[in-house]
Amino acid sequence: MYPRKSTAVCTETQQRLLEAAGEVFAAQGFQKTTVREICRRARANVAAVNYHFGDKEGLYAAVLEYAHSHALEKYPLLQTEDEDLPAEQRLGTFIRHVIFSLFDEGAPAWRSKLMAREMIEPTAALDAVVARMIRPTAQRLESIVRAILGAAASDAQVRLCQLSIIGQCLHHRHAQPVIQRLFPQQHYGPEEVKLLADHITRFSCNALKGLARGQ
Amino acid sequence: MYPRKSTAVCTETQQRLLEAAGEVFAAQGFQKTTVREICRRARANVAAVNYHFGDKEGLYAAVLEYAHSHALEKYPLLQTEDEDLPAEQRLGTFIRHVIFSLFDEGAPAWRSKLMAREMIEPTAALDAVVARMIRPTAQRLESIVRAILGAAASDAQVRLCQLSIIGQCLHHRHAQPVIQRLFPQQHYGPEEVKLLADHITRFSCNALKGLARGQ
DNA sequence: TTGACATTAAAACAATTGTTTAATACATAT
DNA sequence: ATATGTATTAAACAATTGTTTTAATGTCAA
Repeated sequence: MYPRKSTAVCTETQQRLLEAAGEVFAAQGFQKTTVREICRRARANVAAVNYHFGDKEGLYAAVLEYAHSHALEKYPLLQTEDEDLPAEQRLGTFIRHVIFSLFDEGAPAWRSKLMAREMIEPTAALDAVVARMIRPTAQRLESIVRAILGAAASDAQVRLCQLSIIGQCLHHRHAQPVIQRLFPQQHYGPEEVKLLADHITRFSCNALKGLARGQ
Repeated sequence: MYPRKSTAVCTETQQRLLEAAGEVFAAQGFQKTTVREICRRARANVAAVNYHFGDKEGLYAAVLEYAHSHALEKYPLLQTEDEDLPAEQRLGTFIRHVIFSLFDEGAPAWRSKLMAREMIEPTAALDAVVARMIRPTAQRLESIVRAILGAAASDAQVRLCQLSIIGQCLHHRHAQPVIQRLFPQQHYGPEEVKLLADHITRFSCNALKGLARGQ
């Protein structure tokens, strides 16, 4: 079997492999990426993946684990659970969080991109991703939506509204090849991303408040 | 070179290959599907793809062409361009059209699924798909959105609203593996699909009317 | 220094996949 | 009936990819 260091401690090469793999997996998906490209980027030997992580799937799982342990350190979701703030404001914070991490081009930009990809091109690791990363986020959104819709709202309606909101956010990342061809004016720089988050917030707030009025 | 029958006329095997390829491509994507599986399903020899369509990409292009030529025959979009009908009603028709074809489990169910996949896992054929299938649909939606938002709406706002609406629809197909794990209650039978279309219509109508009021 | 152990490196292996070849069957026209 | 061109088949080819093997290198304690 491959080496099982106690935990959390990683050799230099493992670290480089994780970072390189994260980028490539996020950009191309599990199937398309070759371990040879990962190793080339990490300046490691082709056998490094199998030695340190067993096989390609093991590396992928480790990358998700690595992403999870470092998640939320840049965009903490804390403010969204402050029940004292108005729900509309919490919704704006939530949407900004999602949009910003989806379009952050900073160093570990691949994290949320990898999760977004796992959603539409699932692997064996999807169950763990849903349980540990997606479901907690969804529950945050659920409580916000329920607060705006009011106590009269059915579970089904809350669910559909959640999906409407998150669907708007993810569409801008998933459909980017099409959006760029369809709307060349549409850019996703820091300024536009802020406007995008504002739009989705206003769009959804109006929708939720309309539904709350029973329309 | 491979045979270039005049046009439109197809041999029996070509037809079977197109149907089989459409299903598999739509279900698994271009990269994951093997020509061997297509040929097995079509009860054809492994060499059939290369003989009739040149190579795997040629088959894929032919499948898209085939899908395009048979598109809209089941769910015509005609009513959406009747400028006499109220814009809200046209929006409802449009959304129902998109949702129904995305979740139609009938015989040629793979058509819109294939297009949905091409949007998030683009191939060399994406330019043609956008130009011939996606852009016309987007323009329908644009005129509807503009009618509801009013003449004062900016192009950018119209664009963002279009993306919000279509994003809601596509999310339910693209993210289905996650949705099923997150919300096991959520089903997509004929009845639920109708409710889903109604929800997205109401959600979006409320949003657009709110934005039209300047909120 | 020596020995034990973890890591790296080069090469080869085995399986898959898209593609091609060469032979065969079949139809149609001369 | 013969010839011609199309379609199908089985087999093999060539390239890629994940993985394994075997040897070499480095590190650190005894």
